Amino acid sequence: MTTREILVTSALPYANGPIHLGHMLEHIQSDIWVRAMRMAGHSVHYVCADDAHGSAIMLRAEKEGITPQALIDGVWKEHSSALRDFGVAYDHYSSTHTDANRELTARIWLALRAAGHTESKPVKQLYDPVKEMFLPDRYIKGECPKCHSKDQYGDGCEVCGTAYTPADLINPYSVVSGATPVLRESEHYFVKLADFEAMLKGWLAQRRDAGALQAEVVNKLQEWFADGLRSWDVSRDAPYFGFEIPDAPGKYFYVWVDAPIGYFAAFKELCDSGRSGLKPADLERFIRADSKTDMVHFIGKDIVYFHTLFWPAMLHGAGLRTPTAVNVHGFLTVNGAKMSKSRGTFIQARTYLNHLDPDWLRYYLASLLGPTLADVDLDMKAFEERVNSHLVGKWVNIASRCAGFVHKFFGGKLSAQLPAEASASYADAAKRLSACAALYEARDYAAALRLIMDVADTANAYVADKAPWKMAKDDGQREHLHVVCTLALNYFRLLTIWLAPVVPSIAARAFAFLGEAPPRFEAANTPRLGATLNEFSALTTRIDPLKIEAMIEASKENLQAATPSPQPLPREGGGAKAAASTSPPAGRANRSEAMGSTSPLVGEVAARSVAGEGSFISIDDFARMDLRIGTVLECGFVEGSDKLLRFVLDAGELGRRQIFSGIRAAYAEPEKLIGRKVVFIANLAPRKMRFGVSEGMILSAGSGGDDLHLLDADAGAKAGMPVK
RNA sequence: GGCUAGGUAGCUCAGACGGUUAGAGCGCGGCACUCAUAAUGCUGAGGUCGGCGGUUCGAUUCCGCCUCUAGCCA
Repeated sequence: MTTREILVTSALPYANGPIHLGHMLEHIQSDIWVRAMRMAGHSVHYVCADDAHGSAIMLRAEKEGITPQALIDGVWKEHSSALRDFGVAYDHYSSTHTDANRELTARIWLALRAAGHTESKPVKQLYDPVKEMFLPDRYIKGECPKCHSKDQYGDGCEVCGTAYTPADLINPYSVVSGATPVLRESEHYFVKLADFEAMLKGWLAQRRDAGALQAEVVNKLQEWFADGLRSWDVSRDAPYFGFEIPDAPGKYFYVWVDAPIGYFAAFKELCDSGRSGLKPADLERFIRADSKTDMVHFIGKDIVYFHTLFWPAMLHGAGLRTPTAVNVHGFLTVNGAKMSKSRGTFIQARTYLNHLDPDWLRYYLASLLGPTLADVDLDMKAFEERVNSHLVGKWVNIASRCAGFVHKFFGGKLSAQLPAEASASYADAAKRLSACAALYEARDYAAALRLIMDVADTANAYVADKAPWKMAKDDGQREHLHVVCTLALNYFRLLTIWLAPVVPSIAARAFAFLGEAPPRFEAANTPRLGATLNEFSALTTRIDPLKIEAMIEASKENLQAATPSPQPLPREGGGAKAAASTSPPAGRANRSEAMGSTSPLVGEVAARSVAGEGSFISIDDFARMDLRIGTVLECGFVEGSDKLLRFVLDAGELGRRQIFSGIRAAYAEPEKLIGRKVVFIANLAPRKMRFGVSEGMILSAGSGGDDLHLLDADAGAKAGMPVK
């Protein structure tokens, strides 16, 4: 086998909402691929990042009274921890709002410009005269010109399905300010896609023939060539949260320009860090036009155009390598329908993790994932049945039913050798499963798992046939019993090796039981003999259906908690396609819902305490609360309020925080509080109040009213210290 | 509206370059076993392969229309 060097990416989640199970489909798919390729012996670098730019981020941060940076930092923490806890092992999880990305974006733009692939021309667009900004289509609402439904978005009517432009709306208004938009002209920058038509056609055909692009994807793209490729508008006018275009003050790169470049930027940071055996010079080795390395993207079917037209065109035009493969998957539905908040099937990654084992979902989704871009359905009943039957009943059961004998009669030791017949049986099973390497590489996980479970059936039938429990009663059968258990446990080990990319945590426990480090696929060719096993304990449990119910309930509660939060903002440029960069379950119905609160406290945790559901939280829930020590710099009454005190805290490395706290009844002399230390929540979503923005909450004990008592800290506690 | 993809057993999916009795897993019924997280083995029932037409000796598989679902339309 030739060892390949591969850079693997997943689409960048938008930093304006939580990671949900729709995202997880993609991250799990790519993570399994990465793990499988590594187990096959390839050198893989696996990166991702938050997509942090655009009008939606800017406006949302403004609404919450914080900087965009503060917003995306908070979301980044949530995203990266949720992915990590699902076992998605990125070598580096970055953000598009980094110096590395700014540099690379400028570099690619300047190269395109120097090669004559850019142009500029005036564009007329609706403008909000109150907010003083140009409005993306989704930020304009009005009456549908066809069916006259009220409050429809500027790009199409959700009632009758008609597509149109914002200028067609009757009585249009700005979602941001409510003002009537006016048409205004501004200079925009473009990439001349037509320059790349021949190159793209050739690239697509070649990638299709190499099996690196699905045929259905290429078919779909033919439409785009039918009318000839138009120039792509890549600039947005200030105010905009993003990177300013070089030599063009007040003009910013459209978020979709720097988003894919973020793949490179994340990899650059990884190279610069010196981790994973990389060094700074490796960046060029991977991205130059004649690179010998591979670059493989995993994306949802909604963002095919960006990755198979714009992205390769930009790269080629800038004299850089194009993607080796773009793997496209479908969307996730739950119980056969779009994810729905009211049905409790809009499930955030964190909500899932609070109730269920991530490997279970990884297994279930993998059992449905093939190389095509078909949608995938998470049917809760099927999920429960399949995990229980396959993982527990078939796979783990093999170890469970033999381990006892080995410990009882053979001191935990496997037989040192196998007779010819048993050896041949093992070799036969190993050979059958060796096909899994190619199936994993082709992303046909469903086929791989069918094969693996087929061998698991063989193993269980073998145990049933030999009936070791009968041999155990006969001292004369000891040696035979030892062989049966050794072969059965080697079947178990064989299955574990091939299942490891899908269920890494359970497999890690299984290897611990087998007394070996997680091996490569090739280790499956040789049975493990003579080794001493560790004590067997349940590697995973059956799914308790009550936990699924609890998860659904918790997801419903998310909705209740989120409802009073500010109007969610759609992402610029048509919401669905961008926001869905990691495939939400559906378009219209979810594009705004998906952007609920990013604050953990406004979300699930608060909801559950209100609902009184369960008296326990996980350590992760607690870890999400950023409790800090603050030193009171200022404290005084708030004019117009008889309950609030206004604090300004020295929060150490976090700077100064203004916090309004409703404890005036208990502290009638606020100036006396100056200088003392308090405990506050630093990552509570900022709240805009009539008197200003409150950036956290100060903790106090008591029942309320005048029975409130600030917490104190010992002398060693310094401002900004985390409280844990 | 245009385009793309899909509609195969209760559930999730394979498959058929048109050809004798359409497959798997799970679930369900029966039997067996008791080592195992009530797990496992054997066995059985269950499908007019979305609808209507056409081509053909013959179509679920090809063609057309319809319908339902999902997505895309820069």
